[in-house]
Amino acid sequence: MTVSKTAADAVRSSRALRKEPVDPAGDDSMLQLGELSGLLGYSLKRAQLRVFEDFLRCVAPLQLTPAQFSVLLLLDKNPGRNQTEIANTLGILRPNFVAMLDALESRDLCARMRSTNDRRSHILVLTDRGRAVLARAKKLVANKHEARLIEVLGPANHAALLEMLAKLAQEF
Amino acid sequence: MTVSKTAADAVRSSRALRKEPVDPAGDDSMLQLGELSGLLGYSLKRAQLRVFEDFLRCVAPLQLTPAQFSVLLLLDKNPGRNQTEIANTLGILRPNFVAMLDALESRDLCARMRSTNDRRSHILVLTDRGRAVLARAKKLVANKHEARLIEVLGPANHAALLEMLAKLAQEF
DNA sequence: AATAATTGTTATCCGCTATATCTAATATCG
DNA sequence: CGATATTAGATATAGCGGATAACAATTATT
Repeated sequence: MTVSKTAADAVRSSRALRKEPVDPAGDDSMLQLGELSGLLGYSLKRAQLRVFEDFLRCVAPLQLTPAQFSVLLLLDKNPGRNQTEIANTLGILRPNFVAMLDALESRDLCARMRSTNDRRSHILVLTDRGRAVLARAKKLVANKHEARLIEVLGPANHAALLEMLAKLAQEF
Repeated sequence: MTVSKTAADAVRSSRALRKEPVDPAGDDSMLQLGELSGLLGYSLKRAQLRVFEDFLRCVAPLQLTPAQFSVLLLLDKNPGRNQTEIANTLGILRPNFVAMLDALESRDLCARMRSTNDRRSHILVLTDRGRAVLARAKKLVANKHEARLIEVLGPANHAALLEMLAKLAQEF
């Protein structure tokens, strides 16, 4: 159950899906997607898989998944919070957040500290190593991952895309 | 292992995630997302979950998941294809496509027919019932699901979003 | 003080994804 | 032609993410 296996496999396994247009002069010509190409959900999922794939590649040296990166980011911006609060804002269910934290804590990226006010809850803190990894991850994400997205889409489109997705994630 | 359970559960379970902004005057105010809101992959995944959720709701009367709908669509637009071809263009691995087809076939929505040319492969065909369900599904998707998306985003934005997502799914 | 609610946790289940392997059937090639 | 390789579908299996129920410890409510 090495931590590295998780992120590394995610990079590797995603390759299987990438040959989807499949048919590099293979079978009998490309199939008709039909109204599938007009289905927003379909393109949304396809794009999301690609983007996550690229994220994993870009941040592979640090062995961080998108979910782990988001946790570190949130811990940094919101010190003094407990597991329930962090998990909730990320849309992670508390039971599933336990193993995630175990993995991060076992790598000495964050730590649980029993709260003095409420001895039920764990205050989550980034370790020094966690802060260092986060800083490196931020640079990789910005300079490799997000930069590539901006390059492909164009800066204006990239911004517009972000805005629309945020609207969908909220007002939908 | 009723088929209905699958799609019905998908609708129900998605509700758990929807209370993510969580904190309707609950704990201690909203947490800071920080650069998370600028991460395209993050918004992409969040939006995708919401859109799939809405898809499931809109098409719930027909008990079709997005993946099942995409299969029916593809079978309709590409008659005479076998399992490998359909699965490949949808990014589904052949082993995993078997159970999917079993479910659709058990509901009499499609059928496998041994090919006469190549007796290894199964030609996939929509049944009459499959065509009828697909027709109803298309209407629900267009008039309820996609219509709501267009309403929220605006027609021009919706089109631009589709275009950008398609570009990401291809050229990325 | 008794009861209810909350936090973290464990166990468990389901669905999607991935790999290896098997068989039947076909293709390739000496 | 016959031996070998390849392909299509299927099975088994493993892993991860997501979901629910239940429990102990603690805190809140009444």
